[in-house]
Parts: sequence; structure tokens; C-alpha cells
Amino acid sequence: MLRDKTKTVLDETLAGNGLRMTRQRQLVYEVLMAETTHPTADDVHRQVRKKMPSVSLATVYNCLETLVECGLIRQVNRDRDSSRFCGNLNEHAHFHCNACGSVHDIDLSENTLAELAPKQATGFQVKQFEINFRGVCPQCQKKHPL
Amino acid sequence: MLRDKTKTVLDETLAGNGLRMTRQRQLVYEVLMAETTHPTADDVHRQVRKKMPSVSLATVYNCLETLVECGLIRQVNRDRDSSRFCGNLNEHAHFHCNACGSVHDIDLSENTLAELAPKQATGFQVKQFEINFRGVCPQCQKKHPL
DNA sequence: CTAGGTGCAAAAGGTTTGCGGTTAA
DNA sequence: TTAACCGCAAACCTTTTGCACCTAG
Repeated sequence: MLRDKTKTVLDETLAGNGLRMTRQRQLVYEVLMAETTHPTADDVHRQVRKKMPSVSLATVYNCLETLVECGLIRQVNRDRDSSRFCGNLNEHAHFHCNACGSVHDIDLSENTLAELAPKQATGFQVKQFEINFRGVCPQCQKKHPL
Repeated sequence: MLRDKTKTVLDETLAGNGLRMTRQRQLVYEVLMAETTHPTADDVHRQVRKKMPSVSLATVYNCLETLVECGLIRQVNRDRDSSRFCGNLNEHAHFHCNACGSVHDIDLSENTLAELAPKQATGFQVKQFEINFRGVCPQCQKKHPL
């Protein structure tokens, strides 16, 4: 059922943008929906290959780009590391661990968003924003109890 | 005088990190202090060449990396475009114009920072954060009065 | 049927690196 | 004096692109 619902969302969104549903896009999307680890294009490629060994990395890049453009997933960058992708569409920030490189979703209260919005008033037309935290994640804190 | 003060800050910070003062680092730093346009490494290279034609792009990259590591400048990324660099060390956000690609500093009130800080409490040790806005800058709004 | 999508391999673009020569402290 | 730094060119890595073939609608 969940699978079906996911497929419907993808299907309708693609159709709404005049794009086709393909097995490659479906598989890429399913990986993103199932993962909370913010995989890179390469990670996604490895996952998708399990179900469709012939898929190429270039196609995965293309599918990811399409999904980002449709607003079905988010692209998450940390400096110039490989881009990562995120299927969580709720407004949230990203926490990047300096020790292990992992990325975690951090929920933001509605308040935070309301607080931030007015900050742009000075002539800039803000369409979106992103917030990134950096530091040490709970697991790495245990490993290196500074 | 401003020049001298700038030089002192650079000098002392480098010394404090066991690093040498070189003419290349000084020139790179001066460019960043003088610019508010968030130049790329290539932009900086062009500027520095005016005073020292022999400087290489690789050296500019190295100098920028050193300055970032010393905390004297900030690195600003937008997706996978060329990195840009920022000499403004006040806590501020960056606004990226979707139309012309320009980057602008947006001051954040102390309040915003205080508001954001608690959001991480759930076990994450936050050391820094960044906020990026995207939209259309005032100039581009005039050109394309949607 | 046919426009849009895929796979492949090659190219692009930004950044880093290895190395011999140079220089700040 | 000598470890750190520089300039050069080549390497690197992620991402994009051109093209012939394939396929969803």
C-alpha cells in the first residue's frame, strides 16, 4: 500500500509536469522515500542496481535532477562534497556531522520559519531558504567523548 | 591605516596558527576585505594578478583554504557552482539571486540566533550554522518586473 | 508512432596534488 | 638554515553531455 501510494504521488507529479513515468525514476524515487540517510547519487545508483542492474549512473543523475525539479525530493550540499538527496519534504534543517560526514534532519518549529521570514524584507524577494548546522552527531560524541 | 590594521589581523592570526605571512596570502586577504561581492577563486585570482602577475590559481586556492581554516574568511557555496568567499565575519545569512547568481549578505538579528540555537538540543552538538535564502535580488526585480 | 528517456563513453568544470625551486622566520 | 610555501602542470572527482537506441503514452 505504501508502495502504491508512493507510486501514485510520483506518477501524478510527473504527469502534472508533462513528464513520463519510467521504471528508473520509480526506483530512484523509492530509494529516496525509504532512506533517511541522505544518500549520494552513487549510493542511490548502488541501491537501484539491486533491482535493475543495467541502470547507469548518468541516468540516476538525470532522474534525481528531474525529481528535484518536480519538488519531490531535496538536494543537500555540504561544501563541495558529493550532493546528497533527501526525500523528507517537511520544512526542516540539516545537521552535518564534522566527524563522520552523516547528515540528519532537524525539525524546525513553525515559529522559526515565521521568525526568519521578515528578515528578508529589505527588497529581496525570498522564494526559499535552507538552514544547515554543523557539529558532532550523538554517535560520534560517544566515540570521542571530548 | 585600514590596510595596516588588516595586515596586523592577518599577521597575528597566521602566526597564532604557526603559519607564515606571505605576499600571496596578504593580497588574497586584502581582496576579500575590500570586496562585498563574494568573489570566486577565479575572481580573486584576477584581482590579485593586478598587483602580482605571477601568482597562480592553485596558490590562490591554497591561500583561500588557509584563510578559511584560520577563520579569517567564510566559504559560501550554492549547489555545485564555484565556491565563493566572504570577508564579512559578522553572523549573517546569504541571499542567492536565482536570476543573476549574485550573493548578498543579510544581517541577522541577535534574536534569530537565539531562536535557532535551542532547535538543536536533541543530542546534537552544534558548532556553527548557516542560513541561505534564494530568490530574486532587487536589481533583477526591476529588470524583470513580473 | 514519436517525443522523451536511457545507457554509454567521453568531456567539462572546479579543485587538488606532486614536485622542484623559492622564501619567511 | 630549513620547514613552509609557491608555480606549474597534470590528476582528480563529481556531474553533464552527445548520440544512437529504446519505450511510454
